Amino acid sequence: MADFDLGSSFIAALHKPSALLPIAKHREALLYLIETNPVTIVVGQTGSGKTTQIPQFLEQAGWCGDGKIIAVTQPRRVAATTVAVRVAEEYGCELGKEVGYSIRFEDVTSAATRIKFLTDGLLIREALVDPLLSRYSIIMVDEAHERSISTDILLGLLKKIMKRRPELRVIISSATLQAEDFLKFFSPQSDDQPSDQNGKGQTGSIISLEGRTYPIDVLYLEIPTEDYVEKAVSTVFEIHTKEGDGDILVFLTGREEIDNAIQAISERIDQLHPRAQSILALPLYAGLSTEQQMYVFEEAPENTRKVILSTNIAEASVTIDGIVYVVDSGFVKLRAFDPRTGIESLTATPVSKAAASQRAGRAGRTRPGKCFRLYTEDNFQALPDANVPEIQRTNLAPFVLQLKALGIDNVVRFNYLTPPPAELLIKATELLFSLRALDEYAKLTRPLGTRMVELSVEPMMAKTLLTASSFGCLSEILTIAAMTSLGGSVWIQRDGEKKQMESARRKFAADEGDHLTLLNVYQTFVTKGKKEARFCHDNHINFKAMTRAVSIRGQLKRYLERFGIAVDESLSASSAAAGKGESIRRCLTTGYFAHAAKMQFDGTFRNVEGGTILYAHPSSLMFNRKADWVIFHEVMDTGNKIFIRDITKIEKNWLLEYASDFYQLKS
DNA sequence: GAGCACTGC
Repeated sequence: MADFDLGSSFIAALHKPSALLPIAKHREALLYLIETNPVTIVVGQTGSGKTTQIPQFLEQAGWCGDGKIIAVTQPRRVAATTVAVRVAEEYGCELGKEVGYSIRFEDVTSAATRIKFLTDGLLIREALVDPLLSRYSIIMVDEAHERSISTDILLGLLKKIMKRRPELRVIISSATLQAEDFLKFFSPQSDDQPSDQNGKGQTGSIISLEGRTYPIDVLYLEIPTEDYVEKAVSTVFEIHTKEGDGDILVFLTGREEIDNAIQAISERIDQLHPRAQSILALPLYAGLSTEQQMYVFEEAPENTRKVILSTNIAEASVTIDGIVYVVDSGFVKLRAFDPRTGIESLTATPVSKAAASQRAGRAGRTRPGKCFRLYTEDNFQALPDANVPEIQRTNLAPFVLQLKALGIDNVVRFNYLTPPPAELLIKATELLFSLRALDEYAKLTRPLGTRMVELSVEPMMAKTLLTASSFGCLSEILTIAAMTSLGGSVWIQRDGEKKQMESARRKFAADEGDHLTLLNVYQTFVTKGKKEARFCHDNHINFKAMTRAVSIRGQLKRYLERFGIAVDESLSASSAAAGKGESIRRCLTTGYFAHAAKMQFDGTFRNVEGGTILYAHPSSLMFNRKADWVIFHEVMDTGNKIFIRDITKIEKNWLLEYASDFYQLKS
């Protein structure tokens, strides 16, 4: 270890970020720009105060006359709530009065609300009811540079709405220099129809606000590393022995790498000088329970340096104070969807320049910091400027449905900031057609298609829900829909308790497969478990996830009742055992026929075309049970194998019974 | 017998 010299293996970057300027200085300029331009793009670093200050400036300047509201959208729920809390404090009002927020399951606003923080996904849903978003005088889209699919769709909608509402003001806030792209998107020239608006052809302006961050030294490797996990560990020790005080944040790609790194660190701690400062290595990833995540926020014990090994969650979603050193592997796991096979992949990919600087910025929040990039400066220069926008690599079926409901019949010609590949749109349209959500003219069907839009679950489950009452199992499918939408976070594995978790899980197992098992878990939770945390802890179940399932189920039930579909809960307590299994499995087939597979003698599965080898995910009951035909909720390629999750046995002839034309097309 | 980054309605 001693032969590793920090000074010789890392070299300094040429450019250093400049210092600070408070936003108040720009107040008049901002208000003028917003007054005179339909679109204003605000480029601001973290700590510039754009999110908290701009809405208050606007409110004071009179933009809430005539009962109009200022909306500020965020890509994440926590951001919407925490920023609202802070602005309400600064404004001097009770949360939910003049300043409020609205996210799924929580509407903390009132008739008095003038500044409203909400997720961008929720604002899109508001547009389903109020297509011109007429309640709002100003809509500020925050963190637009993240390019989440909801942000992109919202921007497209806003461009359309602005043509009908010239008085509407749109503010786009972005942390990096994608400002020109946003400006170009909103300028008339980028339209299909030529426009000669005020001769200048300009509808917007860009303003830059500097942030209140500290300088960060960025260091690169001189020669690339073969093994960034090992290099991350050795760099942690180099920092620990050669640099001053301050906690270390290491960016890796996933749970496995993080566990390995922590193992390696704990093995090497013994080699430290007995009187030297010690190291406390902590993992951080979304799959941990809330309690496990809280450790990273606690102060390290005396004479101990905290080292947090994290996934991308620490890049934007979670902020930890006291980080002085960042170690960046340069990789991130990115989800992508292959429209040809319909299979999602989740593989480690090099980060973008924007993401790398976001990671580096995590070092300079409380004092000057250092960022060690585990790649060369040439590697960095070769990185793409920004990540591929989500809209270009995701299953678009839910969004095509939403666009149709918003009156955008031709989804190919919609105003996209960056258009998705045609194959993604075609695949989404085909699926929606096979589910009968779209007719042969690709128009939304009534009532099935329009109802599927309203249900906040993915299209295949929405279809399943809407056929459930004809199978007499609506109550059960409601539960299954809520449980599957948790995305595999039902079980919690605590350190060294793998066996215990497995046996806890077996207690709920149903022969028919994972969907009925999930149903058992939920029904035991609400009856025997009395919806209590104690029950969850004893059974290795994620309490937070179960609470969420209860909320989701309630919301779905309310939607169905609004459609006039009654939910009979009277028999639900005994349903799984009472011979409803077959109805439930048949019903699932009406939505998931496109996700069918046949088990082979060796226990692997083949998709219907027969070309793709699928493996039951180890979290599935079907991992070690016999079956013939099955349907599954999800399929994912992790680079090694293609896994299917949430699997249930069905009969082959049900596929023909409920999706004959789909399977005739296939063969 | 072996594993899923993150977010949202």
